[in-house]
Amino acid sequence: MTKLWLIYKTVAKETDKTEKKNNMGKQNNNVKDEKFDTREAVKEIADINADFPAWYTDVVIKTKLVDYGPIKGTMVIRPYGYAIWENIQREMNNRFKATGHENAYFPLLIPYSFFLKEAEHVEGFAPEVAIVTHAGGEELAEKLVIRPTSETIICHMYSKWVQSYRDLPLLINQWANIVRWEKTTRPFLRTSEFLWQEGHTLHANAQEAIDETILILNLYEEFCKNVLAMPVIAGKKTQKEKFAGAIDTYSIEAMMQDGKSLQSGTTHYFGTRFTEAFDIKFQDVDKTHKYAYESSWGTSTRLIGALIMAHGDARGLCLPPKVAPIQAVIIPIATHKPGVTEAAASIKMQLEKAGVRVKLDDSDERPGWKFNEYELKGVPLRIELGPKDLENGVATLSRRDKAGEKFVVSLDEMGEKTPLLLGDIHENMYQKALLFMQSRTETVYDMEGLRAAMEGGKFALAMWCGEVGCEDKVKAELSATSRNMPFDQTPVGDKCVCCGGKAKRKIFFAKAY
RNA sequence: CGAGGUGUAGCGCAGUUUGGUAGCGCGCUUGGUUCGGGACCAAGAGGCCGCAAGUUCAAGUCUUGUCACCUCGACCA
Repeated sequence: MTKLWLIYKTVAKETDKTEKKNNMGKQNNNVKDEKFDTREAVKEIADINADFPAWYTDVVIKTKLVDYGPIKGTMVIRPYGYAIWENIQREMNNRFKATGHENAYFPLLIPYSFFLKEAEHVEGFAPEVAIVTHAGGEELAEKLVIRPTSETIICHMYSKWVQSYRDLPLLINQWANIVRWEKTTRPFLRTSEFLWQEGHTLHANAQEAIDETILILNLYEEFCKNVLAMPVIAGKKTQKEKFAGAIDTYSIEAMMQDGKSLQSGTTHYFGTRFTEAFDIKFQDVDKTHKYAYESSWGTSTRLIGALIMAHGDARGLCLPPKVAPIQAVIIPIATHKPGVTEAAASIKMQLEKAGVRVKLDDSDERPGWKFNEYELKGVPLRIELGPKDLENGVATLSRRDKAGEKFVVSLDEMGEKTPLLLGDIHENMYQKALLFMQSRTETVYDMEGLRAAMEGGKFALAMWCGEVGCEDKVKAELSATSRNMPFDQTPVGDKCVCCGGKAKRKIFFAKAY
């Protein structure tokens, strides 16, 4: 049996001691958690409308992150949560394949020497890589990095695969797990291990690679809108915020209900930085050898976190129908009365025929308990069926996105109406989220305006001079960061929001997860 | 890594000040009555009180050490 020892390398950070002293008195506001009751927690969280709802653990993970010290904040996803991920995978794969991409798989362990080849990349990831030093009972001659991302190992393989311009473009995606030894973790948003997809493509020239970067960014944006019912802001990252090793990084940013921004997907243009480091050359039509141009892009299980925080409410999860593991749940009432069980089974068959993911819950629990249970789980549509309904030839329905409202649909129309309802629920959820984001986005012109926006939990659209010093200042004073620069660069002013100097770019600032 | 906090039943916690039979709520099991918004009655099961050493007639409680977790910073998809 192979034994692995993970060595956690930290980069010592110099700390300003006077600052520490100043902070010492400020820690008294830690209020101890009261008794944990799901209902209470949900209510409380809805009231303060801040931060990550507590019920996500109950519904999606059910346990805390693994309760074992040496592995920091890794994830356990229960079947219900994983089913959401599978739906995300399916929808995303459809889109990748429609745009000519293929799936492949590369190794988990990366030789340390590969990892060292691109300087900026190493510098960016060194603090958070886990390294295998022993295997097979012996110390390894060369250490192995557990992938924090796969650029290096994939480029190593690509260098063997690419010889001619006819081999390009090379459009490959990988579904995999990743380890990044984060200092602070948070379920789904930042875990030391997470699942993701990473696409790595090679192109014959810069423009094609840049086009790919933008193509996928647009794909992500469309995916968030049409699958997750979540509006996002797409744009280019500043040099300060870009990916380690990239020339340009783009992101989609989603607004959570506390007004914080969540980077939900990124795409990168690398130029020839990695292809030069890994010697990926091809012979072009003009007979000369050239380095290929590269892009990479990824989204992760963070998307599940985004869903939870963008759509959740006081009753719990609220899942968009496209990714909901159960799209409709049938709850029979008074099953001992004649006809109820049969009618429920018949509706189930109708819905399955119509392509709806449906569950019939005929367990012993009381109806009231089930109502709450499936609302907590975010099931978009609930179908109640009891003796009173049967008398009238209808079922009583309740939409998760308009919880509380009930309406009836005649039994023989269930098959055709349910898919329409699910579509409408998606649309309503998207509009709600869009309105929320628009209402919490503000254009600001100076630091005071920016400060007010940040303190009010808003996105701030501003002009910026392009200097990293101003980004640093905003971060230091307001603990907010630049999110991205939208493609629509129509100016909203001519002065930098921070220094008042000549503005060059339009940019979003927000507090971020 | 800096500051603060917490480890007691599956989950959430009380008990520690002042040492003296291991408790509560939820959940779980069995039986019954219920069933249109988280039911009720009755009976039950479940504990190396994080770990180790020490003080004591006696330690969940005091002392020392140790392991781990949480929150907030700094860092990051």
